[in-house]
Amino acid sequence: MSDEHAKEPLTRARILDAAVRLADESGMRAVTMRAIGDELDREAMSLYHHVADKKALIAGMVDAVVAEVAEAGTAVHRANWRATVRERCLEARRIMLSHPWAPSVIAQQEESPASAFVLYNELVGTLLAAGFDHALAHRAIHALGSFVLGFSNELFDPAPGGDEEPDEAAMRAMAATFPHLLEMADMELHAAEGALSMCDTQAEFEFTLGLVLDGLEARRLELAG
Amino acid sequence: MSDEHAKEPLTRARILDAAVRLADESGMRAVTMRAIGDELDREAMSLYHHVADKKALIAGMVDAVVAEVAEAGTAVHRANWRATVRERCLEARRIMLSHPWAPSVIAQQEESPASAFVLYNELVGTLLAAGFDHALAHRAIHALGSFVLGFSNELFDPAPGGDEEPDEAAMRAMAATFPHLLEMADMELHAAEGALSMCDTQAEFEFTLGLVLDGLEARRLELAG
DNA sequence: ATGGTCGCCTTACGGTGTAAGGACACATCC
DNA sequence: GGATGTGTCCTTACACCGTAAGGCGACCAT
Repeated sequence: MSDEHAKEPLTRARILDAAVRLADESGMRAVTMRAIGDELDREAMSLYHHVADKKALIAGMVDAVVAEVAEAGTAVHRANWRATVRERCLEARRIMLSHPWAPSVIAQQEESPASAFVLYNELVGTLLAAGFDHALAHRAIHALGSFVLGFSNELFDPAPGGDEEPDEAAMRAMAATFPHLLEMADMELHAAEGALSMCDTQAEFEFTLGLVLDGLEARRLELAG
Repeated sequence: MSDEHAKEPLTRARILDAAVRLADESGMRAVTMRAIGDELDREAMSLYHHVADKKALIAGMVDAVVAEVAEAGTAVHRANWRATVRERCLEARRIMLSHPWAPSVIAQQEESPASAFVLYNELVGTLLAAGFDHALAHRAIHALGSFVLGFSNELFDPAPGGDEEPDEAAMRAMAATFPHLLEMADMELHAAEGALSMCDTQAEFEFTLGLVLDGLEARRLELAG
């Protein structure tokens, strides 16, 4: 019995990993000290030797996700700044979607995660190399960052549950109160036969991304004169 | 003693109001059933007669904020769609800033708050009247919405605490690791004598807003041919 | 009077973060 | 060897959280 290989020792990294996995699978509500302990076959209190408290643990989870975004992009070098940045934003979004809990948790952080510096440093480098000046690069990362974060948070996705018999009466009431919205829903549903929902969010994301990139390119050209 | 005017009766509206005030003043962590009860001079359990549970309460808080945004804009009618929409976005941002807890809580909602329909219906109306088609209007509200929400969540605001002696050694290390970032910080700090911080977020917000509006205008003109 | 409904309260339970301190293995020095 | 840390993990305990279950008085209709 004493010979059974000793349990792998606890580590900050292993703890954060377990926490992220828990959050991915069961949502942030499932991320409790005791649950993480169970996951690693330890008691909850043992975690406190590697993590200051739950706030620090969550900050660590955030940093892990941002680091993922940063690392995923180190190899991306496209023909021009636009393609490079576009690729990195799409990558960032993919990662955010694989950690659905992340955007709202990131929004609650009061300090920038350290990995954000890595990420933004690279991004600014790309932009400067393409002829952006510092002010424009600064604005670009704000625009892109806020938008990548904001887009996971859709405020408007009617009936995300699915198509449960629209309920004729309620529908008519809605049509009276929100005529433009219903019109739009009609049009879009008709147009998008193949899409998953009226809001095919990936398409929406890429549209807005294009919007922002176009705008930045125009400002860059103004600089170039 | 029996004559003391009876306590004002509890109401869903009064409860939501107290909850929002608590969140504004002390953050979302302070919003507990018992704290809301105290605020209204009742016991925690009394709230459950007007609110299903805490999830519903939070949904109510979100709806209240979105309704605030919707109502704040009903009177806005500027010369053109661009000015109108711009005004409404700025208003929305002002309101988000006055409820700092809101964006991250909104991001956690799984159902659209009812007031979002009111808000978006109006917005779509404005856009359609200006010559947008339904598809473009749809994309516009996604772009604007996600961006207004995302922008309150800044991932990148170095040293939000303030200017505590940058610490020469740490600074030098940073400069080695994040050269572009430090360069940028230098430039921006120098340029922005009057601003509150390197990231004068209001300016950043308006810049990005302009970017998005420009992009939408260009697409609209393509439609008009 | 009687029974019902409404608004509020009391009590109680399981789950949460974490403070305080104990148990035990191992390294280091005498 | 023994003594003495030192670092890792566990036990116990507590205050606070959301909320299930049920009680109690005020009102209102019959």
